[in-house]
Amino acid sequence: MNKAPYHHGDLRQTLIAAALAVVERGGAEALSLRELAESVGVSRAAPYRHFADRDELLACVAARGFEDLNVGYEAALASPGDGHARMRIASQVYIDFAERRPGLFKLMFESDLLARDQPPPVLIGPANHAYQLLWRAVAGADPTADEKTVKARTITMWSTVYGFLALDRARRFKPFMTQPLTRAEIVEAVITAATGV
Amino acid sequence: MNKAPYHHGDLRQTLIAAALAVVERGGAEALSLRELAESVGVSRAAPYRHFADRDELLACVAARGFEDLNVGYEAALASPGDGHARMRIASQVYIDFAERRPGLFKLMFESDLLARDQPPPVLIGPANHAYQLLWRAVAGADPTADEKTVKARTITMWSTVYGFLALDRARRFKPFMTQPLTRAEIVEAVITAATGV
DNA sequence: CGCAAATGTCAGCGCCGTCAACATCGAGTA
DNA sequence: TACTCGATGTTGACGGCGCTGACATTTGCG
Repeated sequence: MNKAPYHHGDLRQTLIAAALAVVERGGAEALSLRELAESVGVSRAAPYRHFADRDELLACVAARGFEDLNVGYEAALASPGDGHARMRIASQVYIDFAERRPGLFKLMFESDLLARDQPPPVLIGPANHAYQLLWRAVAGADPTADEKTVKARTITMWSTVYGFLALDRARRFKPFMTQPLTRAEIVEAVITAATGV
Repeated sequence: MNKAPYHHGDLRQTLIAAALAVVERGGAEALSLRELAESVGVSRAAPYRHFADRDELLACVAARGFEDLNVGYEAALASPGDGHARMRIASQVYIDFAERRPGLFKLMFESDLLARDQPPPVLIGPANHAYQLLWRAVAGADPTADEKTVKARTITMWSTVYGFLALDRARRFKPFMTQPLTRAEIVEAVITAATGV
């Protein structure tokens, strides 16, 4: 009988997966390391053999989030249609991600993980890749635009879609989400405004 | 000699003011009730005679923030120029507020205080007033627009400006904020995109 | 004056992240 | 095969947190 072996086997990956499940729904502040350790059947200090501290674990979770998002972006960029259509699809990928995994989305775009002088190393690659894919989607919609214009458009487009998602999640549009405007119409208006007609 | 009287005098207002100072810079998570109590010279439990819990104090701080923002909005709406110019000024008021008091801004627009089924009573009035003023600014820029259009425009405009501020504060635009694009140009591009040319 | 309500203090609960010291196990080598 | 050592997990403890209940002081009202 091999009940409760002393060593876990692959505690690091197990912790990331379990933390991801918690963060996806409840965000970073819903994650308790003690609770997490207990939930995977290990003592409270065990996680510290694999992560320097709570932030390092959260950085790994966020990195997974960026990787998943990038898969969606790649698909959007490879989809049929013209550049403008692909940019709309990329926006929809971002929106779907935010709505399906709100807590993870918040960790990725609201936390200060990437705001530091030295962001967590695991996070830099996936995050930069996401930026590049978004950039490519915007540039592909108008091949005649120069660098300056593409940068400005990327920022305004991202701002509009992200701002809508963040304010909507915080229920700040409650007073506006009434007849005669349906939610689907709002999302459509936001995508149209973001991608420029 | 009246050194250290047993009763503070106006602890409630003192606590709100001290909490506001902390939150303005560091956001809600930088606020420790124990630390706050000590900083104003009372015991750890004293704040609980004036606020049911931490959230109620934060709600009062956020309410102050909305009141201050509304003062700026009123000034923007009373400024000379046409409706479109006033909407641009209102956007600038919002941007200035976010840049001067980032932690307070975060508490007001990112926390879940207003997302609850029953938001804190002190917060409802000031927050709704802010919505109304923003609505008026957008409606004033195009008196011919119907309700549906005004709602959609308010949402997209607010989303664009807020999204830029939030992503910028989280340093998500780091890869884009390079030559040949200056920061002032970016802000101008965002305001232009938000207010519709 | 006397008493109750308002407002403060103190001790303590359970939670948290984190660390140091110790225990156990598995892999490589003499 | 036996030994050792590094990797990995456990236990106990520390300080900090929000919050509560019991108690102390002050103020204001009848």
